[in-house]
Amino acid sequence: MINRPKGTNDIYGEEIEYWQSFEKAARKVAGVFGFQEIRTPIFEMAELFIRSVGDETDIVQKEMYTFEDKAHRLLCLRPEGTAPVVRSFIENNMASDGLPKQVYYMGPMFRYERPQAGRQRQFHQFGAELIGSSSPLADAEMIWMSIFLLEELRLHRYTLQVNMLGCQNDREAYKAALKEHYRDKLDAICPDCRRRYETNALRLLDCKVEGCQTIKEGAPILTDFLCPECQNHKRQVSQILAQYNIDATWNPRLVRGLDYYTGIVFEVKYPFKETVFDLLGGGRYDQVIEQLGGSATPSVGFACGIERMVATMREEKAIEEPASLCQVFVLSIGEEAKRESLKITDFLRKRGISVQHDLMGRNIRNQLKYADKQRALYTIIIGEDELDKGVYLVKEMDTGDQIEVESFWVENYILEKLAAL
RNA sequence: GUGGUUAUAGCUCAGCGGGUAGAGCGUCUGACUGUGGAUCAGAAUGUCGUGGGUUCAAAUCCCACUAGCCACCCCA
Repeated sequence: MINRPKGTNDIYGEEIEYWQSFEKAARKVAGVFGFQEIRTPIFEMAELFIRSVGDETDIVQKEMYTFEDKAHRLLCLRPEGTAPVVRSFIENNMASDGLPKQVYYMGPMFRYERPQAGRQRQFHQFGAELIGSSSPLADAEMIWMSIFLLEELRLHRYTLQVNMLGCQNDREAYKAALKEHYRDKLDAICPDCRRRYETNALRLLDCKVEGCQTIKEGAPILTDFLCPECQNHKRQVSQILAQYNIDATWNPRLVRGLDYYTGIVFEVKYPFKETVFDLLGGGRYDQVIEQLGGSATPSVGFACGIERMVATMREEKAIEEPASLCQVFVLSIGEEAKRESLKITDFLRKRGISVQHDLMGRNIRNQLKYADKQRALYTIIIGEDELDKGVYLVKEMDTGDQIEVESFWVENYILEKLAAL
């Protein structure tokens, strides 16, 4: 017996219905905002992520599925979606199509880590990238789209957090001040924080260890280090969001795990059972395209975890019941009846009706049981009596009523009935 | 990578003072010889997660491994 690899999942049956419902909504929202789908490879050169996501990040340090191919190229399964899109943007010279370039993607991502609630090794993301605009309108557009998606999915209990990380100068100045604040307190903070102090000072703000909280409280605030330009940008984003009636909480301590974020970043949190999911996150990444060898092009994007979305949708009962698996079941008894049933099945299927017939050689009773289990709306019953009389029985499953219909008319009768629903 | 916890039928679980498996649900069949959803009856399906140890004897006790779940780290 071979089991699926750790941290992976089979998605089928009822579960897949919910996924498809999400995907449909996501595509709709993307379309409404003028985004076109892009499909990039599932594996890329490992270098792509090391250079964009950042070699200090956990993703690169310990979570990448890297492997060598037979020509000794160092490849990896993609851990996130933005870098491949940027790579493709540059490689295919999409800038020449005119800017902004607006694309969305949906598919599996891979990170080697311990699975738990809302976290798998193979997980799925829906994401969108708006490439080419530095305007606050572009930041607001992506936040708007995120919220639009949540609303479309009828998930209303979200909280949106936004932060302005500032430009490079602002961040350097802030980081210096932050380190200054922590310098004489290194003995008092947790080991993780001591490490962060050296490698990525901004993430000191992420620490949840109790002993570090008071020190964090007294730390300088990023907002105070923003240059006039960044302050202005932040103000404009805030105004535009207000105009869209989007309720955003500005959190100066919000920092994100990927190194490439600059300027505006945002996250959506959502209560899920005992915990809180980070449903979705995004932000501006103005330097990435240049870092990857393109010409400097400002960009914003976001991504959401589909597993978490689907779990939340189910928890909120925000999805309709999956549709019935067949609209019509054609029941037959005997060989001649079977031949007739195949004709009707074919006719109806060619008109887009979902039809099933007996493939198991079951008796009438068990065929009806099966039809019921498939949630059929109508069952057409064909037996010897019907063949003799030239009429078939049409049974409406939820009422149990059945009437005789002239055999030549039965398909049209069904079409009329279904059209009237 | 660290810590906690669990693993018995397709699913949910009982059996754990050792004596080679059971319930409910589901599936299939029948009662109803041509009528589903209700009821009743019957049937099928298990290397009791894997490997080792203790023992005359292990689902049960011990150890290791693997996997699930949960938390930390981090993230979607």
